[in-house]
Amino acid sequence: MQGKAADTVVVLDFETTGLSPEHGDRAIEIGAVLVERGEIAGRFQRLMNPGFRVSSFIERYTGITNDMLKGQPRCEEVMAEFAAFIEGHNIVAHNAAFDRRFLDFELKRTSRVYEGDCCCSLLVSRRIYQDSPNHKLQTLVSHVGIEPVGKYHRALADAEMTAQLWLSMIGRIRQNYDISIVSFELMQELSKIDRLYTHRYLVSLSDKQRSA
DNA sequence: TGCCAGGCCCTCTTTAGGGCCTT
Repeated sequence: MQGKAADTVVVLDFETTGLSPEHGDRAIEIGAVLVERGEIAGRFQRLMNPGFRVSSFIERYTGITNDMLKGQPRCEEVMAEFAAFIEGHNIVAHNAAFDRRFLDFELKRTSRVYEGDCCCSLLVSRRIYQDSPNHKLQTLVSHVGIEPVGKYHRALADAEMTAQLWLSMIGRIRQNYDISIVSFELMQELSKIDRLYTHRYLVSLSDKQRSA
């Protein structure tokens, strides 16, 4: 596999006012970690004011209250700063389709476009940790034995734990299949293949690398 | 105030339905 190694990425997580930017929901917090060569090399965390009150459900779910959002910068201001943080990096998120929709929506409001590639840790985890009771971030953190960081449903904490999950999946592939360099493209491919084909796919890749 | 989405994945499937995930 050619391309960038999968252990150099930006792992991100949005907290939002709801599930759908197409229905008026906005981002209220972005958290992200820059992972370089398997280690956390940078962090980004900002609250942002969506321009309206968030629901009591979201206040309870995230712990981010309307009082906390008072006086915070608008989304456009934060996203301009965040665009610089992710520039030149591939991104990873847990259930990435959700975060990608908000990323694209919020960047578009600042006339920006993210041009890198994206991979979903949830989809990869369904293949690598097939024995996990479910594939919620919190369950996987416990299943894999990752040390929890901060509070769940806060953006930076979730991004840090997703990053640890991502690295643990890379480590498992390296160790179990003797694949020396796990590329971002390999992780993307894994997220798309038939779940039941995972083992055969990785054995075949390992054999190919050995004979090359 | 209350409501909203979308893609994956499984199965009692494929001319479909519903749970899983994210907030």
